[in-house]
Amino acid sequence: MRKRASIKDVAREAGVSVTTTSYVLNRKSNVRISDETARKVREAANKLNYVPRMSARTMINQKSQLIGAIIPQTGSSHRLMFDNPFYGEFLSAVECEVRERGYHLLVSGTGPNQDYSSIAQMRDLDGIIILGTYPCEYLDELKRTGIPVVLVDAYIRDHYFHTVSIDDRHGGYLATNYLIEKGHRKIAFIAEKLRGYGIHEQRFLGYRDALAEAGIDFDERSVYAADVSYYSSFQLAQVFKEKSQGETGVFVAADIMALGFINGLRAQGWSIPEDLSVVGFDDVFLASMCLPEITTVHQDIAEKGRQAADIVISAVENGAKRDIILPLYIVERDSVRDITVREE
Amino acid sequence: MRKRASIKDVAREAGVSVTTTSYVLNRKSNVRISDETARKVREAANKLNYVPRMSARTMINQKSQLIGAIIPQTGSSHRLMFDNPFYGEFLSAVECEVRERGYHLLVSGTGPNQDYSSIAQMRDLDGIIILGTYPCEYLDELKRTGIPVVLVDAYIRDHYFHTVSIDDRHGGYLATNYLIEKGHRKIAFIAEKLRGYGIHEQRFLGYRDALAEAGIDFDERSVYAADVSYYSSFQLAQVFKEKSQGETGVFVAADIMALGFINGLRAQGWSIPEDLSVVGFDDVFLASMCLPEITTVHQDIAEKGRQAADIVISAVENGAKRDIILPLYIVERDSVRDITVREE
DNA sequence: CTGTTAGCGCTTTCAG
DNA sequence: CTGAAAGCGCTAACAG
Repeated sequence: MRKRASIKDVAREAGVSVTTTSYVLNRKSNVRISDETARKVREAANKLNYVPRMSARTMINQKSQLIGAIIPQTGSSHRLMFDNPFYGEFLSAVECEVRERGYHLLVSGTGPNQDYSSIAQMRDLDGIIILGTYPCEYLDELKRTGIPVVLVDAYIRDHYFHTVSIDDRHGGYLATNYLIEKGHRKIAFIAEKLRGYGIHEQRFLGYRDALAEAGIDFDERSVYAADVSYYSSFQLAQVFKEKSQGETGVFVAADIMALGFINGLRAQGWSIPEDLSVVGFDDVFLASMCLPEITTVHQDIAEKGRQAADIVISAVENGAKRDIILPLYIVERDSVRDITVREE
Repeated sequence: MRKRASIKDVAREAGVSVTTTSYVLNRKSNVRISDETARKVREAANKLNYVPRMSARTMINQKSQLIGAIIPQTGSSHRLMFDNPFYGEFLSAVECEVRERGYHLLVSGTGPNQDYSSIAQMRDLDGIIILGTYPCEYLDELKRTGIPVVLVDAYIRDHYFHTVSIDDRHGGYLATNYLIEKGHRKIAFIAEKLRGYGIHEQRFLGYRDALAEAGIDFDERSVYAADVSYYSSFQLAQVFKEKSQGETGVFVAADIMALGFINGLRAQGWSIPEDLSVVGFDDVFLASMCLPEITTVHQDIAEKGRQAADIVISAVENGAKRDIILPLYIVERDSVRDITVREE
């Protein structure tokens, strides 16, 4: 393996100047190069296996063709949260779109304490995609860099940031209302511990909307919390079984939690949906890979990723500002029992 | 947002030269700087929010502090294969290790047709982690770049490449033998279409080893193929049900396939493990998130990722060559029925 | 201990 | 249409 060719080498090989070489290789439209010269240059480049260095280019045009993505990480292990399949599905779509647009993707996990704006500057990121909710100070740092940022699933109002989201509150309403339509009146709610903001809070609000609309009193004791993980929700099942207020249905704010909860309940001897009806949220592929398949609020995760990528890149290339809200709908599967038709 | 500070600005602000500034900021051990000067420099850097540009550094020391990871992509959509949770678990661990060692991670999907060696050169990647099996020409290109490469789960013997693998053949043996120990004599094998190389081929060999050892004749009709996906395996269940040779057990070469197959069978009215015993492979978290939980060959996926990252980085930093084989063992769960104790 | 200076590889005025 | 040369931000000889 010999030393890598530089543009100089190509120029020499082709018998022309560096300028000409650069022009040919970058297909500059404003200058016209004779076909003959162009051919020679291309041949030389080919022969020498010439690959331009992004680092040199980046220094000049301040463009790295790099998009950064921040994925939440688990508290304990500092690993990315790929045990929730949501993130994998999302990232796949982002990577694909980014690549097709001629960019590359830098993937990082990061805690709120770490300073992503340094990374962003150090790498001259062209754009940033952030999944999840982060403290404002953290985002302010990023804002100061001037790099376009897309916030996905964050409830932050700030004109600087582009956003792609869903109407989580409406989704919560949809889920709860579905249970109500199926005859349920005592409905529990399970989510991450509410922090006063974020998607689970919104889904909770939707839950209450549906309850209120149906004239059902909200009962605080029907609200349960667990981590957004399979095991935490699995364990919650035991608590639920003990403290249950006679609920016949439950809206669980994430499929991964719904699955853990359902299996936890079954481990306790319950049957789903016979003993309890469950509606999830996300329509992660897991939701249809289990038995019973989970009735859930569908969101198009891949589309979310594609849009996020499209928005940052558009912002980079022509400063377009965009905020997108993706649609939501219920997917009926087998985890809910219709109790309006109890007897025949 | 004002213009980003360069090292020059910091030097001016601190009232020293750029050299001194550079020395202080890089904590060079071979030169001694007075505490007073060092303090001034650091204060100035801080005040100006100075962040060094990697692109400039990369140009000089030919080190980008960037590790590239290649994840297989689905044939059709060109998306990364994150629907198999194996990849997410793996990548999480890689990202975490890489970050802790002061590097960043560039994630790409790539078809065999695309030329990763250009990307590698263009970005001055310090090291590359490749998951899965790729054609030799493809790898030869990479080899020519001189960049350290770790091959994960690839059966390619070439001293240039570092490797981290498991003994897939032994794993196949373990799985099959487990079924034999539980009294099964007619055992099917399900995997990706065998291509003459790769992990599924090896697992198949292990399957045959176990059969041979137990004096069980191999029956070609007991070998089935599907894509490494939930749905493909789900559909295979129907075929299996029709063509079944009276097998009482089956070794499925990947958990994601095992799960699809099991649920496919159940959709056809079968019970697992009553009607058929199933052993999977990988011990993906899904394997314990379903009912019945799947008895499977456990491999430490996170450790695989961690090792892969550790190996490339060690190779980058001190040229160490390493090949690692991670251990494997059976995790007993609920998808296998012991038929040695048929009656009591 | 600190400063001057020559590039790293590339793009891009500005002249021919 | 093509070439010479400046300079992006940084590091590392080499002097002082």
